[in-house]
Amino acid sequence: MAKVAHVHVSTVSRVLSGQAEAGRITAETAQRIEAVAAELGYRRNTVARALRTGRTLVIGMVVPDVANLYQAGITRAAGDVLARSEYSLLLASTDDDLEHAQAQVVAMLGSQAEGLLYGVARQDDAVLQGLADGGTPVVLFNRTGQVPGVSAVVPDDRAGTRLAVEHLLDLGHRNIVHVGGPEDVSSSIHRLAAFVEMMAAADLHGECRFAERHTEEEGLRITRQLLTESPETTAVVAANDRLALGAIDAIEESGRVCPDDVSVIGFNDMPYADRFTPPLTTVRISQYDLGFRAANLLLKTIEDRDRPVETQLVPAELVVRASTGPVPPAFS
Amino acid sequence: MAKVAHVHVSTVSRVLSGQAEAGRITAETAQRIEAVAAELGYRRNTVARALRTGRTLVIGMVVPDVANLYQAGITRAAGDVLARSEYSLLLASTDDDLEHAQAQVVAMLGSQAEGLLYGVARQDDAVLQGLADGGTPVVLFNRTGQVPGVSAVVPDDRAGTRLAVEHLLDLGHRNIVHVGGPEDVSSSIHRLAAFVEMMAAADLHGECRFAERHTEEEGLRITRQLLTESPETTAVVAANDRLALGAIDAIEESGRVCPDDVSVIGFNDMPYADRFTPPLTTVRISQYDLGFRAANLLLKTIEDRDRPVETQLVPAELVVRASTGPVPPAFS
DNA sequence: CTGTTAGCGCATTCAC
DNA sequence: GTGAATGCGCTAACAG
Repeated sequence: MAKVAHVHVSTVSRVLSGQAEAGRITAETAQRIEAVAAELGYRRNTVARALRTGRTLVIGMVVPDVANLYQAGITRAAGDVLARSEYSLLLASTDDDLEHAQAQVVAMLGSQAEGLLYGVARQDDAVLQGLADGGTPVVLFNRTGQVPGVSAVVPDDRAGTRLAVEHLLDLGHRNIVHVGGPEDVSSSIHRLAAFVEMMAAADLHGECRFAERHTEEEGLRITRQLLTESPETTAVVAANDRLALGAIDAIEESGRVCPDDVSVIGFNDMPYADRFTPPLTTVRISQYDLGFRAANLLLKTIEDRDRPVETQLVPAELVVRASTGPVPPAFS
Repeated sequence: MAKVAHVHVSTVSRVLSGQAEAGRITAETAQRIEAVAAELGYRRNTVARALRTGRTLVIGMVVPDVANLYQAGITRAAGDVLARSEYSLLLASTDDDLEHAQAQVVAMLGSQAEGLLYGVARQDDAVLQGLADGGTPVVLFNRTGQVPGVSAVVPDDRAGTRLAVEHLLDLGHRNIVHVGGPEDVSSSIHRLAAFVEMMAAADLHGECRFAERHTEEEGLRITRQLLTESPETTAVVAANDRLALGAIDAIEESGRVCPDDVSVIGFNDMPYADRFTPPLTTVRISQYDLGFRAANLLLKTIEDRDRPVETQLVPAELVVRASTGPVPPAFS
């Protein structure tokens, strides 16, 4: 490249990195270099540049499952933000498995990612702990960790759950059960706590059961049990939409009808929740907003390492559709 | 690192790259180095290594939209395959926009990605053409391009469409309309062609209309028009599930019922298609299979640059649910 | 068995 | 206004 244009590599470097003005390169020389570069399809080697400058312009993002609808929206938003700032997105799906997460994080750190978006935090997360000690800027999303010094962008789990329980209470329900998510995930914990508080405040006993994963299968399994053991249940507050979908399956399977016999409310408002049978009443969290904020917060943290740690809450909003209805007459 | 362990950097390099045996490093030395590395949390700098070896272990993947359900499954599969081979995934969402795609591809090439998974091919795709000329291994997925010399993994669009039309013919439908996708996307073209052929073979006139994007809104818009201009239509063959969903919306909006008045069949069998109202009859393409094959094919192409170009067809399968039914009596 | 040397492609400091 | 020299952290060829 440099030879073809009859200049030194450093001159090429100056022109191609936009320092033509500052470096006082002749307009003519600059033009020639750019012409040759275009002709040869020459592109600066990002790897070499990164080695030299110490900046890779790469952000790593760790998600439980890219194929998960709700998370895909977050990934999309983060990708948009990063692309606009010339960052590339190194994405890893861990299947919510600690070992995978560890391996992926190590790889990202080895790749000199400038920051990490970490969406698989557990309560006692060794990977996250190691990350926090390592000095690479990290922003958690969806779930917080127990680790101090790390910023996070998470749904307003408590407020959202309060909206859900209030809605059911207003509909006259008294036998309300919570189908919670994995017990070492912050969102499950907060949603559970808010549920328990709300029920206690209403002087009601709020039964709680826990799924090991956020899947329809788990929702089905748990609700099946629930319906057998506590048949007086008239409403289910699920920790997320997928669990809610499984709950609805169990209800129909038992010969009952949702919402006539049992109401179900989800959390997240995943895409197409309005098209399910029945359309799902749920607590809406803007995925785009969440991903957008997380990526922006990370970028700011990279720019200013001394930025104070913060936890942003993405607002929750009740979306009433058809999976919830008035308590059946027999129970009111 | 090297200093702490009192050895030369090259010795560290040998141990950490697993050449301890071949390089005849004393077990003792190797152990000490590994111990020190563990203690210091030392990790080899992938960037420097890539610069030296010319291998980045990075694969770029370009998708129209990560948040799209159907594609997310493909991304997931590809990610799994790559992770198993120690590759990292550089992901870019282009919103199916040529400029974005160009910018992202340039960035990936600059990052010395060893191969590209390209899922946004258009018929006359300048970006792809440039890519093919560039020497970086590329595998197209979902859509083929007009560019020779590039392998691809795509759905069996023709066979799938044939299954769809046959199904409607069997149900007695005669006034069948095709709601096609963008006209410069290979899958749209093949699905259209198969539709036209099947209808001609049945001695029927097959009307065709085209969406500019694969969205529910477009499906709605087009079907709305269709229902006004060709009210005798009793069945719609949509080029994908999202268009089908929009078609169903238009049908309901017009006061008609799907499938009683108008049947709708989609394509892809996107996640949750079985839970929509009504559950969607569609042509199933395994997303995981498609992503899996594409990633594996790329890996093989990277290993053997002279590998003959090939186009793999992922089989299509008819999934009958409740959005299709017998032709209404008035038309039979 | 391990140290020495060289160089990947770039950006930067200094020289002229 | 541009060239020359240096080094980012690593691996590979060679030396001993």
